[in-house]
Amino acid sequence: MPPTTTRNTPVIKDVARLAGVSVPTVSRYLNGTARVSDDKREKIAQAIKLLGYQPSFVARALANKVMDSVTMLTSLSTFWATTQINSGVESAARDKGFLFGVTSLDGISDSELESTVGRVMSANPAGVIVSESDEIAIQAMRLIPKDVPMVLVGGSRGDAPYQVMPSERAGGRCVTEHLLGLGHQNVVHVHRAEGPNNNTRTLGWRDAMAAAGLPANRSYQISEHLEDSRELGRRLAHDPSVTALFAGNDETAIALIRGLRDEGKRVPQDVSVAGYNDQLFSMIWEPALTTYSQNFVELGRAAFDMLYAQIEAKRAGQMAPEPQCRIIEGELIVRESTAAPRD
Amino acid sequence: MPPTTTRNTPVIKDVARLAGVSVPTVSRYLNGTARVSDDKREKIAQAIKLLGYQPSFVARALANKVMDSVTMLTSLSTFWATTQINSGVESAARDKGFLFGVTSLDGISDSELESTVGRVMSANPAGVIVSESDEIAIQAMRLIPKDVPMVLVGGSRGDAPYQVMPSERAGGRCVTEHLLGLGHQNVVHVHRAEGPNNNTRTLGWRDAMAAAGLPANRSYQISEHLEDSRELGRRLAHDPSVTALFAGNDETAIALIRGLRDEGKRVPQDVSVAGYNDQLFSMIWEPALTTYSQNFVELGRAAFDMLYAQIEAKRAGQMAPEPQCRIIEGELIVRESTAAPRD
DNA sequence: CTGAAAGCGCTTACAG
DNA sequence: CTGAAAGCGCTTACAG
Repeated sequence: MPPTTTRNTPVIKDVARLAGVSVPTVSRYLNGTARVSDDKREKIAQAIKLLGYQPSFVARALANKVMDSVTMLTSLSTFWATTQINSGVESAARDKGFLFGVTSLDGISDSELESTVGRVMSANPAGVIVSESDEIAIQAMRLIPKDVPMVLVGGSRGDAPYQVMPSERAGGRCVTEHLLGLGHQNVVHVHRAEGPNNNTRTLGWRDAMAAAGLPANRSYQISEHLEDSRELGRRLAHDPSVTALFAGNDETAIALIRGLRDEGKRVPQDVSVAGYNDQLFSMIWEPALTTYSQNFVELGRAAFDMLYAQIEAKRAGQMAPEPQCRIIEGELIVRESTAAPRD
Repeated sequence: MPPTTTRNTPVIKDVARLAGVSVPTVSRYLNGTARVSDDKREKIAQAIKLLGYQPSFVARALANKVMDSVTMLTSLSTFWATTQINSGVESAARDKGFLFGVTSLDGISDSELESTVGRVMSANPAGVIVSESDEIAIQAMRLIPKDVPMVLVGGSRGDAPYQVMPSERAGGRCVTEHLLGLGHQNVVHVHRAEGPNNNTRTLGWRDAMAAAGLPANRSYQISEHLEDSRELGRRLAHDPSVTALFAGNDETAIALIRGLRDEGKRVPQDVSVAGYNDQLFSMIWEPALTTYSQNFVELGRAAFDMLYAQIEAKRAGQMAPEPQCRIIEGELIVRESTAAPRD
């Protein structure tokens, strides 16, 4: 007969034995699922401490059909905003004792999408947060069973019952109005691909132009390769009607500035350039970048909070919270890269 | 009697029934754990497809004592390098069908560390990758049971049996030697806090100085707040002996440049400044930044690969792979921010 | 090659 | 308030 091998990690049975109670009683103690007499509580508490017991996530997940975890479905996973959002979700999840997972949708083909989402779901996450940055995220969202708590980050208002959105459109409008308010007769917009939703920075630009009675007829979509933006900046430098540029993000903004300067233009004297995101380097750039600051970490935390409310309600057997769409406001940061037109 | 409620997600029993075989047979088919006759294979395959069956991660994890997942233990979770590494690990993990989790150590006190790591372990990850950027990561590593596959990213050579390291020290030396090779008599080093290891950029700077017979006596540690670096740049501007600066990262580099210029210095004519990391904006900065490029995404992938080898060996009941330390090389990118001194 | 049985570590009715 | 029993969805010896 094999010697009883020393089990390294204690399990619930060990604490039950040590405390002199049954396993279900320990479980009840742990989950507050029923009253446990004070003396047993005491013993159990001691046993747990003594053993350094921690309940198994996976055994719980199997019994409960749900794991104490959130998983983030995302694309554009190396982009700045994405990483900040993830970080916010992770820290909020950790605070609640939830595990945090992420599976990115980058480079996934349509045919792989279903099995990818299926795999995520087969780990029984208590909830999932999908971060919308392109069409595939929206498709992924549709594959999530209706009964699992979910919140959508981004998207169009109404794309999902629970949403937290950055104020992209309002922000885009705000930046554009700042430029217009400075006296510019037109604002050219340069942006990377945007999500398929009605809350984009680009739409905000259109809003502002429309409100000013101006045609929103000059926008350029560029790639994420900064050289492309720089090249575009060079071209725009030769168009005297271009006096104000609103770039969809700070990186694009600085590349445009560089291109403008390659051709002898000065910023902001000859042309004003505003960015978006307020990345770390933006305040250091020369000239310091006028931009729109979004706290994406906070946005991630808000998304988790909204998810957690659903999870709790579901566990308590209560009705799901009211559908809601929370907007996280950002703020315009006016620095040196924008100014009134010269003449 | 309750009507048989329609089960939404199929389980292995459903597959077995539909295929007309026993549950263990399906399991063997799935895991290749034993021969299964061709006709049954066929039937099982069909049943799986028909049902859209995916094995439960958690049930497997409970039975196997191990989940098909990796979790990343990290600090400085919003820093650029960290996010890139995570992204690399995630994509490699996904390719192998592994779930990816991250729990950050930011803001965790020493007393919370044990329970935090304990919680991670109680989800039975197949392996964990710890990314060393400060002392707490090293402590966390020590709390991981010896029998769970682990790889350390960073650290000193020898800190763990399995390591993948960026060539930080060699890189730091390389950058410094570039500056020295240009003819500078001294290279001042400015860096943020670095991990407690012998592979830092700062040590590389010392190496180069020593090799050149120069005292490595001018270095400054600054915070992550770029204003601090800018302020330092202003101060250094007034010291004529400062002709070359090696900043520990690109963000610090551009802030230093900004500060230098605030006081009328030109880069690189008056002082050369090199950075480290080759972030997106570095090639766009004016002057384009000389820097050292590390592919952190690739480094993350390499870390997962090394982990996966351990996991596979363990599952196959084989001996663990030889301890190893893989260095991921980076490369010096010479651009415009460095030049020969004027004298 | 293949089933019946037992077990992974929990939780939840079911009876006291 | 508290045990004994059954079950969550798998896997792994154990016998054929």
